Amino acid sequence: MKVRLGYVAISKTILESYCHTITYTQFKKLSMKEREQKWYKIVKENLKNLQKILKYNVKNHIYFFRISQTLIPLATHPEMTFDYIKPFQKEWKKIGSYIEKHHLRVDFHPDQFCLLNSAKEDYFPNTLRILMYLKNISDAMGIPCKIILHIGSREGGKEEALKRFKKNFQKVPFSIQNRILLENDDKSYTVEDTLNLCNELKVPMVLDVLHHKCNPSPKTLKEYFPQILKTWEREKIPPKIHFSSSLNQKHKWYHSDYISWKDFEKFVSILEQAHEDVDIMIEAKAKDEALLRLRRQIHFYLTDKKIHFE
DNA sequence: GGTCGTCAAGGGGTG
DNA sequence: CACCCCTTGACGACC
Repeated sequence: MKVRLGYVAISKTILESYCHTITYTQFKKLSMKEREQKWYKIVKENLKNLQKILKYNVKNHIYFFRISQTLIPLATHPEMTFDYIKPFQKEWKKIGSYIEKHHLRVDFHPDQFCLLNSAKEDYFPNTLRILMYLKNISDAMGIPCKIILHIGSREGGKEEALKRFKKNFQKVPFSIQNRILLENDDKSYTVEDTLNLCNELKVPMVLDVLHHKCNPSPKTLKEYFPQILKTWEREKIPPKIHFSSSLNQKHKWYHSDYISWKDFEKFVSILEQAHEDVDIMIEAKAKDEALLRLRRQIHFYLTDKKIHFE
């Protein structure tokens, strides 16, 4: 059994800053000519940085990565008219073929505004716009990237909110539906809630280990784990897990800079139940540095090598 | 060169 | 209903 480790959005080692961006308020202050110049410059820069990061990842044997949603600034703003695909066709293709050549797994995890079950009915088009954006850039790269979502709101009670989710999920085009993965969250929907919905909708479930700790289910993780893996049986890619450590007792849900070895060691005993490969996304503020440190600890402490970590 | 308020958007909790 | 917090990092205005 093989486990690939991945990280989120930015390499701290090779880049100082995150995806460059601009807010709509600032954008609007510019003349048409300036808007175009500024926006194109940012997009070019971000795409160049993405290529840099992917290269760095391959060099360091990291084959799993989450692309930041802010890769293309303002792409999902309703007033935005600039085309983010055609003028950058060459870059998209280049990135896509690099991902393919090195068998990288990349995915997306949009922020809280990508919400399928809002009680505000007119909010749905906004969510759809975000999903379309992610699909468009996946298509431009030629890579079937998955999109990780939370179930979302529980306004009107969980039962009502789940109904809204199912109703709106059916309204999402099939070409996007089949990219969606659902993750348990730290406040509302537990592992059990998410697992039930995933089984009903035949959607693979992403287990977030820290969220389960903050927002526990009636049974233990060990008991749910085989069922979670089972939601992936129709997929060609390995199940995905999110792993992080809490900053402190008071802010349990808040990510710390690095992964606590104790936390990870505990999870390895659960992981050993799996008979198939698994990909684990390390969510830590120190990003790739946290991944590399964890990997060193794995090689140092885990001597019986039942699992091959990459 | 450093600091601090701002950012398109929703949800949830409080009083 | 009003208000604040959640959480994120970059940007830009200001000193």
